[in-house]
Amino acid sequence: MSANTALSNIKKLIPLSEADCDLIDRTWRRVKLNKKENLFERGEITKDAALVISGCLRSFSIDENGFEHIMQFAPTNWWITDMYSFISQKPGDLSVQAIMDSEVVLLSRKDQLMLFDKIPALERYFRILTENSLVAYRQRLIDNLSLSAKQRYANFCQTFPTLINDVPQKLIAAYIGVTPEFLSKMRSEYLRSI
Amino acid sequence: MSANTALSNIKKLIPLSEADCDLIDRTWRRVKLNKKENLFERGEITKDAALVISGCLRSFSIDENGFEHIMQFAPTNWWITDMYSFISQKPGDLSVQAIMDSEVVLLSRKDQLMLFDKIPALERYFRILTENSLVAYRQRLIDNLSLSAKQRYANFCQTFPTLINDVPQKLIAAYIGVTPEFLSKMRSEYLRSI
DNA sequence: TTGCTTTCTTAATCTACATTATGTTTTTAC
DNA sequence: GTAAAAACATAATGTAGATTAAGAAAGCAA
Repeated sequence: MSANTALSNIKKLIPLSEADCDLIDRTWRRVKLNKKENLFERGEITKDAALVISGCLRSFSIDENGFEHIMQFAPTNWWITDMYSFISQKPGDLSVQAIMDSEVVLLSRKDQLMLFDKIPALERYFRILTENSLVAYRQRLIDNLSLSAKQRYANFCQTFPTLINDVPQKLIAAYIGVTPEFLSKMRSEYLRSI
Repeated sequence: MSANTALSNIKKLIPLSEADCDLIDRTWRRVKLNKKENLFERGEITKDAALVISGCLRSFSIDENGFEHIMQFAPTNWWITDMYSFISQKPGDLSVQAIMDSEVVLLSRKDQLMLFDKIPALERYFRILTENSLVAYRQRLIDNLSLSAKQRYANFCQTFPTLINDVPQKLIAAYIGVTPEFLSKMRSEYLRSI
């Protein structure tokens, strides 16, 4: 997949002129990442938001006991960043890492705000993305408050069917909020039940 | 507090002309709510977003076991709605209720989108609000994944110092994600420890 | 291929929090 | 002011999921 299909993905939500597309394409930068390579590091300022062209990234925090908690998986066509650090331009608390060889385009906050002034439709695009993302986080919070681990795992399988066999189980555990041991137990109970 | 101080609150983030203010003020509607009165009902389409002029509202879901989970408290100057239903204009899964006598202004999604076209700065205002709100939900998710109930309660007390004595404990329990019984136990252990 | 590291599994034990139950205090309604 | 309802407290018991530990399987580098 090329960065141009990234542009056409944006055009699904908002109209863009040739000139708009050129400007955007000159503004963002293409970057290749190896598996396990970190794109952003917690403690630093997250200057960019990344749009995944191919592969898959994850963002995660590390708590005071050293446990990782995954905030987001970003397969192709998803945006990922440390939103707190990105919008405030203060040091963040998330790291972003490629979970397989990947390619992304990067847009800095500075350039993003510049583009908002030059292409108002793009501000609309990100307003809509942010609205959707807010709803997704809200739903995950509801799920964590009201569903059992088993139900959350079933949800995950429905939401990311392609990831189940492609990412290590311990990452899935860190996403749904259980230990890898407990996820393993749930899975073997499920397999035994069929 | 009047609806005009609501406008000046918006002006803290973006510039608005006299004409802009007039248009906004003619567009939103002022509504009074009694304690425990529902503003939006889950299952229905949430047509409006509400800006709290005085009092305090809450949004909450009800899970399959009948337990309430509070998504948000909205004291004066906060916006509240069922974001999912509001942006999609499909039936939502949150109810919004006044937890004391309150006054709000209501802006429908239709009017909001109309205003976005007439006042581009307002689209920026909501883009920024939504970004901040996204970060707040993300932080709450991290907290729920990585902190103990005791730590989440301490967080709550820091974030909403004014609410602690004003809202029933069972609502605080429904926000931090524990049973009212367990919150009561934590509090008595804390009081005994000082 | 070999060794080394990481991931996964299984199982015993432990704990934070839920559930259930009962009584008390506070708030609300008339 | 009083009765009913709602909120809060306390305590015994139960459980989902964590922790610990140890071995098996899979990935990976040389």
